[in-house]
Amino acid sequence: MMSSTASDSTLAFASHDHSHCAGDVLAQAEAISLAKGARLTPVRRRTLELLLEGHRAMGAYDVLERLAAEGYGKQPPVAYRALEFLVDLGLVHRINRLNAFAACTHPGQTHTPAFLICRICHLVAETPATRTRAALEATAAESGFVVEFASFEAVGRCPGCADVAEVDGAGLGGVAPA
Amino acid sequence: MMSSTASDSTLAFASHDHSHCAGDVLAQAEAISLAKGARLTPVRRRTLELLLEGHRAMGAYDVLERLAAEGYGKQPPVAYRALEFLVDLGLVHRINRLNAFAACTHPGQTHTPAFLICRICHLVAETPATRTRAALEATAAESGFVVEFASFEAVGRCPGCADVAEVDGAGLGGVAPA
DNA sequence: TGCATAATGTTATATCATAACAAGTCAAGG
DNA sequence: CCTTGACTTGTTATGATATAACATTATGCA
Repeated sequence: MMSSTASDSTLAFASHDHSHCAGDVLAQAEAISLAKGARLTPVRRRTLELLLEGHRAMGAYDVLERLAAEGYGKQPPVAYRALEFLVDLGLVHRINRLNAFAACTHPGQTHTPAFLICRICHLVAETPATRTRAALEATAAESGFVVEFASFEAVGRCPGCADVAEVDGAGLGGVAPA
Repeated sequence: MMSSTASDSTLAFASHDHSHCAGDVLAQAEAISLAKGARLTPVRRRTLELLLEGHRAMGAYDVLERLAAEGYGKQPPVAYRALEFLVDLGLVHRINRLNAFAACTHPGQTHTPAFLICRICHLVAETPATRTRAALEATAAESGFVVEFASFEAVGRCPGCADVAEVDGAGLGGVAPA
């Protein structure tokens, strides 16, 4: 193989051996499911695979469409349930800003992720937000607030799209046009 | 008057002279609108007032219901348009996690806000996230990502609900029961 | 085998959001 | 004064996202 991952922090943007990347996660997913006594059934596994395909966030209905085309159920709960299962196991994250879901790129590790969403190419990278969370907790503590869950979502330009200078900025609400 | 604001950071949780707090913001809203050549019309102003009522996030349809009861239009665009106007002017923030909106508690100041959402009483406080954003930008920069917009949303317990120990945790998806 | 649990699939409906158009308001210039 | 153009408000209709409730099938274990 060649380049595996850019660094152990953020990887989605750098060119990398994606089959390896996805394979790793799937193997870990199996292990995590087993450990928690949960079953990574075909729909669930396939849903995770779909999300791993391109480091992009997918809406539940996009996932559903793919699943339906492959012979699984055709109704929303099919997708929502598989996604909920994966989110509960920490294998998938929900990106509120996009009403969409993205596969966790380093499951198992206890982490507080931040999401970097490229508004040009719609790639979504997950990066550790340990310091970010610490900063937020410190600020929150000043007013006596105890943080139990935090979400960090940034929209901007990824390395590959950095020079694209001024593109509309529309489509921010969307998920993935191509 | 007596206690105005707890500190200039996070205030919503501390008991404070709310009429003063809301009045201040409304006055600033007028000024900001004027400065930008925008018109703070009755619906828009009323929408802002509604959001200022209780340091809580309101869904668009909650706002709509109130507006409709007061003689304004009864259809969704009425609320969504007023909210969009206020968001564009920086007078209101959208809380993605809740699909809801909250009045900005310190408009005019250039700020990167973080939202502290109490899962018990549903109070929402806005606090400066300068350090949090700096931390996120630093992490993002490591992978060459340029942050253009960032959102920080934390769910947890506010000072008043800190001891409520273990309450369901459900209702996180909801907005404001009372 | 038979039972209990969990997973899958369905129908129906709730919730959140916007497109497209019609009618009213308002200020600036003729 | 009164026209005109931009803006605001209101409507109808529809799109997009998400879940409740229930029937059926699969799975694992006594």
